[in-house]
Amino acid sequence: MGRKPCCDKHGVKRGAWTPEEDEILIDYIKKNGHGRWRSLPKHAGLLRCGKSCRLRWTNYLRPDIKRGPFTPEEETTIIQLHSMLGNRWAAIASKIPGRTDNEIKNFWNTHLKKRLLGSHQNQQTQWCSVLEPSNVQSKSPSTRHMAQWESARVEAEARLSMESLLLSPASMSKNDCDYFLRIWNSEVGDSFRKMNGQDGVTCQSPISPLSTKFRSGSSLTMQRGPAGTSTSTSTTITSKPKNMEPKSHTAYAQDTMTGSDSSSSYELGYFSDISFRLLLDFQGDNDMGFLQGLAG
DNA sequence: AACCGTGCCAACCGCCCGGAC
DNA sequence: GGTCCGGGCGGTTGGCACGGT
Repeated sequence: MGRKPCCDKHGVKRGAWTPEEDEILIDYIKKNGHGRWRSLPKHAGLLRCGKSCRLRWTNYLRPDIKRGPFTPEEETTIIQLHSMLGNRWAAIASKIPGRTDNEIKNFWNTHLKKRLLGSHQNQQTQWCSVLEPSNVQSKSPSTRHMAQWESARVEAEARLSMESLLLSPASMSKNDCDYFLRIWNSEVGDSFRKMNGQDGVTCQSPISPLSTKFRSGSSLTMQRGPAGTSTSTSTTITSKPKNMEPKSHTAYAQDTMTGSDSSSSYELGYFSDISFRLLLDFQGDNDMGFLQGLAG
């Protein structure tokens, strides 16, 4: 069966756009606006697929597109947003004026990923050794506490995952299911924060890859503490993300620990000290509401 | 000069979603 | 509820540029 192609590939030009074609497309859109992409090429007199026209317009010809190299600020924003959103390039692009999802995606794949990979390798070694059971006993109290906390968090998320399967989304309120937030805000979380504060230890735990694995079906809110030292994270799982086979949280935990997950492109960020620190530093415009919207 | 490897990026492809009917 | 259509999204590819040998 299969889906009908978006356009008849016969008699349709492909490949690089010529300046003449660009001009025709720009002229047409200036006069008539865009939309109805499928019929646009016919009306504009272009031998192109409608999809190709849309892509050309959105990624290249649009007047508000900013060309040229990425600024350090843009770079930082991309890393921060990628830590939270994963490979949701359109969502990331929506927060960076003048940049397209395609451009950001290319920039990530060709520049940032490699850079983060370097620090990821160091960080993963460090973090895995912290969580190694045999090491948990021998490390400092704060390190041990970190491992225990992480373990508890993983467990809570696993339970959350189980319950999300049992409960209908309609019956789940944010407050009911947000174990992690409650634990974090409880004495347990408080003692964890104090422990790290007293020891002068910077928590280098990666932001939960488990939480963000469910990015497509979860809402995420973050609040920074007054001194920027405390961050509370609230994750509400409502459904499985698209393109994702059902998989338990514990399975993700195992994947994460063993590094066996093949979809590792955006996970590099989670284990990267750089991106983690940038994530904690993320101020944006103090409006994280867009994350809620992205939950779908 | 010719060849090769690598990086970059525009463009393509297939899948998915939401709305209209 | 099922189907069709328009459009968006993320992953991948192909071609060009450039540097090294």
